[in-house]
Order: sequence, then structure tokens, then C-alpha cells
Amino acid sequence: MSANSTISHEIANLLRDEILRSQYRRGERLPSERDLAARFDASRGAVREALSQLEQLGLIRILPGGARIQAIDAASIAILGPLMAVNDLPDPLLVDQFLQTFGVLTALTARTAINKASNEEMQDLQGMVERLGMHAGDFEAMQTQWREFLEYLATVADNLVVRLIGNDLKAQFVEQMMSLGINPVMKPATINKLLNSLKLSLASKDAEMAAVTFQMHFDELRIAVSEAISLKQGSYQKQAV
Amino acid sequence: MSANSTISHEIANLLRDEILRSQYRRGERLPSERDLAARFDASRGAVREALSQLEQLGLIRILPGGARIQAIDAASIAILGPLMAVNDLPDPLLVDQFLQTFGVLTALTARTAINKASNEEMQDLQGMVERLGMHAGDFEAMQTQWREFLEYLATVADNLVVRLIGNDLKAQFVEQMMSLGINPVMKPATINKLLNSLKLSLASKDAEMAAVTFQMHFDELRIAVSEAISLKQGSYQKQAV
DNA sequence: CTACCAATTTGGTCAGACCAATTTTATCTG
DNA sequence: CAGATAAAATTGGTCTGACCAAATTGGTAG
Repeated sequence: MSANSTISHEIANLLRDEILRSQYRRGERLPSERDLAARFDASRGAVREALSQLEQLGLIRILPGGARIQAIDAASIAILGPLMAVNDLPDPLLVDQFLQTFGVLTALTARTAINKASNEEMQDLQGMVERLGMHAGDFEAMQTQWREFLEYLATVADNLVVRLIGNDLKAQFVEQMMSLGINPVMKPATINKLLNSLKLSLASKDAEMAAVTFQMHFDELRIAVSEAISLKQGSYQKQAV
Repeated sequence: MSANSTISHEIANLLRDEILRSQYRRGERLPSERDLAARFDASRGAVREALSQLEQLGLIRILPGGARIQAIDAASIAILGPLMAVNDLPDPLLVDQFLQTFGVLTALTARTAINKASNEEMQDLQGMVERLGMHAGDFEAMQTQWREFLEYLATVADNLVVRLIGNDLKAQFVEQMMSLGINPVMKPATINKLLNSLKLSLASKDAEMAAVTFQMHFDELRIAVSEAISLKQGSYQKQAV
């Protein structure tokens, strides 16, 4: 991601990672645009564009006299992806918080969607869940269908706020997990249980039950991902030895 | 807000509002940097910095050949504020979605906070709720204390993901409501009911109950805000006549 | 009408310059 | 020596004009 081939993006990414690695303290002044230009062997214009991007991310504040580092927790969510990627392995705690958040938002989406779905849309949803059950073995195919299902759910719910947040989170997270080769594994029994619960809530048009089901699913996913990361961590340590 | 006095910011804001007002269609090409520079009577550098900001917002994609408009629902949440401000009155549906989302995130924060709060922190929280009850009459004072309470809750919960989202949402929303003079009014009885429920859940350290309480609070708030906007709308129409 | 190639347009970058505001340094004063 | 003050250096904001590579456009040949 963010492999924008332009020099200004490269500079922005480098500086961003340096800031996220806490190489600068909060409130500290960044080197001047002229110094940065010299360091990166680029023009001041390119550096300015890079700094402009960092300002948009909420990492720095640019004002006459110098650009100053801001507190991390005052930044935009767009830094979550890079924040997870600065180390070899993502911070498990951060990933967990990520999934937790994604969970409640998905639960909200499901609740809203089912509450306002037309009969036709309900049938579509039921059909998709049905098909999900058929691919229980094939991880790749299921992943794709699962994503389509969530996408359709979001379309039906039509909550722009959640949608935008979801965009950012997905962009930050999914790619990251993929590129790190973290594949959470859930037991077939668990999956089936969730699918059945989902079918039931759709059949009875029970929005609350669907919400709870999604909540459960994400709780399971959190466990699975946590284990997947521990596993990776283990293999890393082995390599080190 | 975003009254950054620089020319590039001004250009960015103007273009952003034009895009949000759907004056360009998705996929359409923005005028070239040189044309925009001529139109705004600015240098191309300034325009480029503005476009860079819009790209960061996810409103456009810049690539050789031209900058193209992107789908709104592919943008960053940072556009929600401007999106609510493009019209005289914010879209009630959008505001409602906003509060709904903020509600589930706050509920999550409360749940987490109570689950991991130390004894001392629990006492702090209880004290804050106690003081909240005392200011039941004074809207201003209560607003301030309420915000401090939520802030402390977020500190205890210590979920960076929710925190960052919350930052963005608050930055986008609260200011907007304030500047529009929308003051939601909740019945004292309702407020007291919520406060009591909150006290109870804190006393018994019942995270789930606290979460539900916050959920209820935001549902009430949604109603109140909706009414406040309708009221404003009414007075607007009167003026028009 | 299609396929291909040249001319034009567009974004990306650079260099050098000027201004206003801030920061730093030197100076003066008590 | 400490503090206030004025001068100098630094810094961000902007402009002009230029060059390159990639993409778009338009014309032309098949």
C-alpha cells in the first residue's frame, strides 16, 4: 500500500515511519524544509508536499517557525496501517482493538441492514449465507464470499458514517494482515455455529440476534488472529535461534 | 473550522466543497493544475498542495493525465464535517448515523473501561458521575463535565483505534453542531434515569449494563438532536416566508 | 470504422527568488 | 548577573519559469 511512486510520497512515508517509531518527541521541531530537502536530495517543493500529507494525517502541525510533532492519539485513523507495519509483526494489542472496533461497527451495520431490508434484499442475504455454508472448506473462496456478504450488508444498511470508517479500517488492516501472511484459522464447528445462527436471525428477521452473532464472530476471530500472530512470533524466534 | 489561513488550504477547502456539492461527477477529470492556478490566481505549487490534501481526503486521485474524482463513499471520515456543513442545515439522516456510530463506539469504550479499571479509577468514575448529577440544571457546566467523563473513560479503556476514530468524529461533528447553534434538549427525567443507571452499573462494576446505558443515552440524544434540527428547519422556513 | 502514430496536455520535479512571521542571538540596561 | 530589547538569522508561504516522462488527444492511414 501507499507505494505511490512519487518522491513526495516516498519522503512522506519515510518521515511518517520515523515519527511513528517515536524518533521525535511530541512538540519537537522537525528539521526545516530546506534541511529535509537537502537530506532527501529533493526540492523543497517535494518536501512541502510530503509535509502537507503528514499534516493531513495529524502527525505534525506546520506553522511559521517550524513543523512540530503532534501527539499520536490526536492523529487520523489513517495512521493505523503504517503503525501496525512499522515493526516486523503488528502489535497484537492493536490488532485486537482493531477487530473489536470492527466488530461493533459490523454488528451495527447488520442490525441496521436487517431492520430496513426489503423482502428482496432479505432473500439475497439469505442466499449469500446459504452459499457461504457450501464453501466451508475452501478458505480463499469463503473469504471472498464473506467480504461480498459484508459489502452487501453495508449497502443495505446505507450508513455513510460507518461506511467511511469501515473503508479506512479495511484499507489499513486487511492489506496489512495479508501482506504479513497472517491467516487466522477458525474451527469448522465454530464457523458452522455462526452460520447457523446467522441463518436463523435472517429467517426470523431478528436484527438484534444478527448483531449478537456478528459480535460473537468477531470475538472468535480475535482469538484466531491472536493465535496466528503468536504462531508467527514463535517461528520468528526460531529463526533468530 | 479548517480556517488555515494559507492559500493552499483555502483552495483545498473551496475545491472540497465543490466536490461535496457534487459539482463534479465521479470519474470526471478536475481542471488541470495550471487551469486551477489561473482560476484561483495562485501558483501551481499552491494548487498542487491543495490537490495533495484532497487526495489525502480520498476525494480525488491524482495521476499523470489528470486528477479524477473518486466515489464519496471511498473517502476518509475527515470529509464528514465539511459534508455536514455544505448546506445551511446538516442532513438529519447523516447526523443520526453519526450519533448512532458514536453511540456504539462509546458503549464499547465504556465496556472496556469498566472491565479493566482499577479500584482507584472506578472511584474516580463514580465521583464524576456523582458530580454530573449535581449540575443537572446547568447545561453548559454539564456539557463540560460530561465531556471530561467521556475523556476519562476513553483514557481508562485505552483503545487507540476507537480513540482515533473518536477524535475524527468529534472534530467533525461537535464543532459543527456548535457552530450551527443546535442545542439538543433532553428531559430532566430522562437524564436522571440515565445517570442512575450509570451509577448502578459503576457500583456493581457491570460493564454490560454500562454499555447498554450509553446505548440508551445516545438513542435519546438522537431523538433530541433530530427534534432540534426540525425546530431549526421550522424557523428557517418562517424566515423564508 | 479501426488501428496506429505524432502533437499536445498533464502531473512530477527542480532551481532560485522574495516576503512575513517566528526564532535565535547579540546587545543594552538595571 | 539577570532581564528586557533590538537586530540578525531561520523558517514557512508563495511565485515564476523551466524540464521531463507519461497520458491524452487528434489526425491519419489502412
